[in-house]
Amino acid sequence: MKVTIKEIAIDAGVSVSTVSRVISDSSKISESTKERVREAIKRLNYKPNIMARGLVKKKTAVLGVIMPEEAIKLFSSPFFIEVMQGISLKAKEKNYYIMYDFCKNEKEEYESTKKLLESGFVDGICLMSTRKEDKSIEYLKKMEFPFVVIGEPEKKDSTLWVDNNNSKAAYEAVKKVMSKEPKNSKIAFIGADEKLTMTINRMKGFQLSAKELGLTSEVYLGNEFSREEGYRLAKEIFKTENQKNFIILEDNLLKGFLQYLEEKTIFDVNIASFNKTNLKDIWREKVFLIDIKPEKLGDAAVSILVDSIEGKLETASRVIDISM
Amino acid sequence: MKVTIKEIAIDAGVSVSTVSRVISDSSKISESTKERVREAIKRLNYKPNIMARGLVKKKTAVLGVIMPEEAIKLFSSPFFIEVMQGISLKAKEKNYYIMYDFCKNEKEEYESTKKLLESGFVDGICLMSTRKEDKSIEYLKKMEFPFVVIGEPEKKDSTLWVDNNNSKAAYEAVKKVMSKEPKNSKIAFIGADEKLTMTINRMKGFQLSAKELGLTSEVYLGNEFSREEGYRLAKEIFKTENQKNFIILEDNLLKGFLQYLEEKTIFDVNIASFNKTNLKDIWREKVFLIDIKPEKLGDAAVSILVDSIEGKLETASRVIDISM
DNA sequence: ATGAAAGCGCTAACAG
DNA sequence: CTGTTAGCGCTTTCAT
Repeated sequence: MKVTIKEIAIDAGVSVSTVSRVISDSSKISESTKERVREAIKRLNYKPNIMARGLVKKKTAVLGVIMPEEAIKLFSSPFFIEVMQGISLKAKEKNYYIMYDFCKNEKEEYESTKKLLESGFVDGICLMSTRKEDKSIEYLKKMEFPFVVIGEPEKKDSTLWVDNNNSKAAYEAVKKVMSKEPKNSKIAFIGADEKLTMTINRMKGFQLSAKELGLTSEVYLGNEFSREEGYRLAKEIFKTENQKNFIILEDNLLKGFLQYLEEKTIFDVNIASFNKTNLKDIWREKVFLIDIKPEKLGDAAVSILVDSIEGKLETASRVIDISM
Repeated sequence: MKVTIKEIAIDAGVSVSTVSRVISDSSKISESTKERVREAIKRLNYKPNIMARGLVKKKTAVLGVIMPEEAIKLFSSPFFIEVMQGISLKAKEKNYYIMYDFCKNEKEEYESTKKLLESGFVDGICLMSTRKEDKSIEYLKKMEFPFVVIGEPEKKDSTLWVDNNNSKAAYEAVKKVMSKEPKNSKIAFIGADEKLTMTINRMKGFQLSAKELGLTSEVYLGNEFSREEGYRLAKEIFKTENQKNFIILEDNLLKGFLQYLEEKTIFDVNIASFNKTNLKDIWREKVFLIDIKPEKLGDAAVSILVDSIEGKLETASRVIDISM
């Protein structure tokens, strides 16, 4: 049988309320009894029962994480694993537990969110992605339940969110690419999914920067973030154009793109691409990789969420600077 | 304020215990009152408080999952995401919640396991990987706490585990490779990390099969599961040998291996490789991919664990058949 | 500075 | 079939 607060009380010769106070390190307990109680706790290896505590405090120290399967397909899964690592690590630091739930579609997401909230199991919820007219967000708002979303949401009013500063990163990526012996004054943006906020924001930064530098810019958008699309786009571009400078939105596109270049032995290019990934030696010099630091997103999300739960929210939503 | 069982009782004009019985669908409640109570539950949108229930039943309907960071690096992360999806899905089906915890090293794993168990938060624990002299396993055994481990453990006594039938899969992979117009009677195994049970088992199956077919077999083991090692091994092999038939342990090794072959335009090979991955068109014919179905591992792990928790364990440990 | 007692929301005997 | 009662293990007034 597990040891309870009562047994600690008996062992230390005090009341249960005293033990409880020692646990929360109340200032109105003498050091001597604190000492005694702590010793008993240690010796008997007492761990408070979280369920019991949760019941009375109406706090569980648990965060719920909603994972949309589609998003996992869309982004690369290393991205999500790293976000999750960030979440897990920060939660541990803040003494919170994490519950997660994979959802197959928007409906399931909404239901999981509701269920998690209504069961009283979690103190706050983190949505791993956001969509247009997100029902889960609307629900959480309506219930005034603490939540945070990863990725810039459609409506930003009273919604906590974290994201990379995609626009700035793309802006600087252009400068970076053009700073190293520019081959010519043309630059192209290789991406996919123009509905995605990430795509839109990176495109914005790209265009602004290109304009400032007086470059001729072009945008090529594929249908999805896949190697195949990267390959196809490269093929399309090099059929007619003579591009040299590229911003590539994501690593799958990049890989397909490079594959084409290799096959055609086109090495006279400058590329900046998002997400860290393994490059062959021949590309190390030509491709500048921008690490978007997924684990920082997870870290920041938990920070904000916990602050929100504990009512000490000076932090507004946070934009993670992608350092170069 | 959240609606409680008491309010349902009042609304339906019955006692709280009756409501409780209706919730658990007790056979000793008349259909008429069941009807009435269910109506009230629905109308007032009542959801049982899991904490309260957990406190009295000493069951939480929560499973803990320990994720070792090292393992994530070792295996490819899509593997883990898919295992997690399998876990999540099955847990949902069985009405369990999932808590997870990333651990940086063995010590942290052990501590997380202990903490999870002692806090009374979880009914069972799933270890996402196993090591030699695993302290967490020893602890869980000692505490007689329900747990399951993914991957074949060192000591199998009284330990529930799930794994692929790696040996059989490799056995059949060899037959498969040699069945399609074998180029010659030599076959090589490309792997890494001979300490890993997975490597050992696949190697066993490989060698048995090669022996049965009277093939000359060779084993090449790299230092890690990386593209670079795959490339290096290919280089090493084709410097001196004239191999045609290969079993490759994992997709990173495969990718590096193929890259070398492409560069040297060596296409006269037959390969079977583990894990599904995207292949270029040129390889579709030559490389046979064996899907190890990670989500099935997660699924089976939860099934076994829940059975074990609920005392209805006819299931022993389970080996997932890798279909070809 | 400490203890007694009430109660969080629920389930499970025990009674009838 | 249904109600009454006694906790589960903890925190938190309210006394002292």
